[in-house]
Amino acid sequence: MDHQAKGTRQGRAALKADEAKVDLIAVVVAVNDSEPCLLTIGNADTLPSGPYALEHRSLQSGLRGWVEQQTGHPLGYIEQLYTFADRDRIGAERQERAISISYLALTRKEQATGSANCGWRSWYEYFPWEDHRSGTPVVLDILRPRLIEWAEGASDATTRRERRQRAAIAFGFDDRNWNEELTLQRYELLYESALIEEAGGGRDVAPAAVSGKAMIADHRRILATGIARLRSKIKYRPVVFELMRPSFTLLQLQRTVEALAGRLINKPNFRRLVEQQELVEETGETSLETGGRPAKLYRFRHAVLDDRAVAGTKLPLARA
Amino acid sequence: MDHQAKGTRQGRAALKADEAKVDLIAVVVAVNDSEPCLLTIGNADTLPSGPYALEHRSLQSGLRGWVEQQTGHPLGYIEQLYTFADRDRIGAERQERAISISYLALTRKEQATGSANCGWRSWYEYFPWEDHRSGTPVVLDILRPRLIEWAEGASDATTRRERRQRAAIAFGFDDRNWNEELTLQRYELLYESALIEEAGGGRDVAPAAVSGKAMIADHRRILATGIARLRSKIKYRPVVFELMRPSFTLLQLQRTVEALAGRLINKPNFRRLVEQQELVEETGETSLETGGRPAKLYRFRHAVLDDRAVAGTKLPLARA
DNA sequence: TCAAAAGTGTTATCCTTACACCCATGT
DNA sequence: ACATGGGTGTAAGGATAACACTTTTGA
Repeated sequence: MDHQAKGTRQGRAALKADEAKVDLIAVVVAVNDSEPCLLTIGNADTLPSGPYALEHRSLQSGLRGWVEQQTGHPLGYIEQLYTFADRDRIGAERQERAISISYLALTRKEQATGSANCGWRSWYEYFPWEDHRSGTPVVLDILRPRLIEWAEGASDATTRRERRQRAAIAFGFDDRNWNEELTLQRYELLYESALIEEAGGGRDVAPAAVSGKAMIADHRRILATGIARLRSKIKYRPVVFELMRPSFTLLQLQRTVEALAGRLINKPNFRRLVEQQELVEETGETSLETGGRPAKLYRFRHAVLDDRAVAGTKLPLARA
Repeated sequence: MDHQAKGTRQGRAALKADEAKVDLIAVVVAVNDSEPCLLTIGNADTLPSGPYALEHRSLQSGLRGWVEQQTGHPLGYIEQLYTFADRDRIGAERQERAISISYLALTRKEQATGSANCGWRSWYEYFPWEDHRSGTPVVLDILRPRLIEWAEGASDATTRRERRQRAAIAFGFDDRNWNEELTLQRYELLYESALIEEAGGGRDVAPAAVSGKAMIADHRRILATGIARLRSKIKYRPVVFELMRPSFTLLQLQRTVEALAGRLINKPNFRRLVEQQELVEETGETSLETGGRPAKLYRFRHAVLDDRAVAGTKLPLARA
C-alpha cells in the first residue's frame, strides 16, 4: 500500500513525484422554456471549476463550494461523470500532472444566480447538430460532405472504410437511425476531422453557427460527456424531475425530456408511460398558463425512489 | 481558470495546498469454471494499485503498468469505475489529501500470472450473500434477523421505518424480488449496521463464512462497486465476451453470465436472445468436452460493435 | 369560430415469459 | 437403458408504436 516516492524530476514548484493538482469541474444543467441550458462563466466558454482544496470535506462539497462561489448558484442533484488526466496542462515543457474530476449537476434556473460573471446558454449553441426536434438540423448538410471528405482523405483503404462507418453510425448517415446518445462520439469525430475550433488547425473550421461555440481547453468535450450521460440516464432513472418545478403539467414534463433528448416524443404514449410507471400524482390543481384548455398539474411521486429499484422511462419517440 | 493557491496549512511534506496524492486501483475480473474471480495481491485482501506517476502517459497506461508489475498479468478491457477521496488516509492528524481512481478490468485467467505475491479468488468469498445461483444463500438467514435488529434499534420511528425499507429493498425481504444490481447498497447497509469487519466495532461481526472475507482499507467497497457496474453492464453491452475464450459453447456463455449475475438464466430464452441479437456466429466445430451431446462452438461477432450502437442483452432469468 | 393545447381510446405488432419436448453422445 | 447436456417449438401476456378522435379554454 505504501509505494516508494519517485525522485523529483524537475524541481518546479517543489512537487513530490507522485502528487498532482486536482481540479473539480461541473456541468450544471437546467431546462427553461424547453431549452436545455448550461451554466457557464467568463465568455460563456468556461465551466465552473476549481481545485480540490484542504478545507473541502469531500469532493462533492468542494464542487458545490466552487460553483456557488463562482456563480452564486446552489446545487441539488450531483453525479460524477469522469476523471481524466489533463492533456492540455501536461505540456512538454512543464513536468506537472493535473487531473480533473468532472461532475454532472441538475438544477432549476430560478434560483437567482447572484454572481455577475456567469450566465446560462442553451447547450445547442455548443452542439448545433444535436438538436433534432425540428427535423434533421441544416448544419448537418454542411458537416456531412466535410466528414465524408475527411474519411476519403485517409491514406489506406482500411482506414477509409473505418472512418466512413464511424461517421455513418454516429451521425445516422445511409438511412441509419439517429441515436441521440452518441453525442461524445460525434464530438470526437468532428475533433479528429478538425472541423471544430478546439482541434487547432482551423483551416477547415466552419463558422460557429455550424461548428458550434467553442470552449476553453477540453470543456466542450466534458459537456459532450455530460449530455451523453444525461440522455442515457433519463431513460432508466427518473432524474428529469430534478429539473422540474414542484408542480408541472404533463406537457411541460414531455417538453423537458424532448429538450434533453433533442428529439420529439409521441404525446399519448409518453403519458401512458409516465402514468403506468406511477412516476407522478395529480395535485388537484390546474394550470391556465398555456394557450389552450387548462392542464392538470402533477407532482413527482418521491415514493418511487423507494418503492422499487426503478427500471423505467424508455422514450416513445415520434416517428420521422 | 487560474485559481489563487491557498496558503499551506500545515507544511507537512512540502505540499502546496491544492495538490494531492493520486492512486490508481484495479478490480480485475475473470471467470473460470463458472466462478467469477478477482485478482488480488497480499493475503488476497488487497487490490492491485499504485500511484499515478510522472512517467505514465495516461491514467489507463499507469494502471496497466502497476497491475502488470504487481501480478504479471496484462490487461485487456478497462473502464473507469469511480473516483473518491480516500477517507482512511485523511486522518485527523495528517493533513494530506489522497484520491483514488478505480477501474474495472476484464480478462481471462489463462494468461499466466507470473508474479508470486498474487492470486485469484472467487468474488463470492468476499460477498457470500451475493450468490443466488442455488437459491437464496443460507447466510441470509443469519444476516436478515441481524439487519432487522439493527433497523429496530434506531432511536426514532422515522429512522426505523427508513432502515427497514432500505434493507427490504436491497435484500429482497417481504416478498420483494432480489435485485442483483444492488451489490453496493447491500454492502453499505452491512457496513452501517456494523455486521462486517471493516466497520470497526467488531462486536456483532459474524464469522467470515457469513460476513465474507474482509479487505484492506475500502477495497471491498470498491469491489462491490465493480460487481454492481458489471452486473448492470452485461445487460446492455456485450462485455461478457471479454471474459470468454475465442470459441465457446452457448452453455459456457450462459454459465459465465450466470456467474456474474449470481442468478440462473432460462436456457432456451437465453439462446434465442443471443442469436436474435446476432452476437455470435458458429465456428463450424463442436466440443465433446461436456457430459452429453457434443455442443456447437461459437465465436463473438466483433462486427456488432460497429454494426449498431447496441442496446441489448437483457437477462431472461429463470423463474423462482 | 378558430387556434391551441389537453386528454382518451383502439388497434396491430413485437418482445418476453413460461413451458414442453426431442436429439445426440458416453457409460 | 439412462443420465447428461444440447437444442427447438409454441402459446399466452404484456409492452410499444402508430393513429384518430374528443374536450376545453382564450382570442
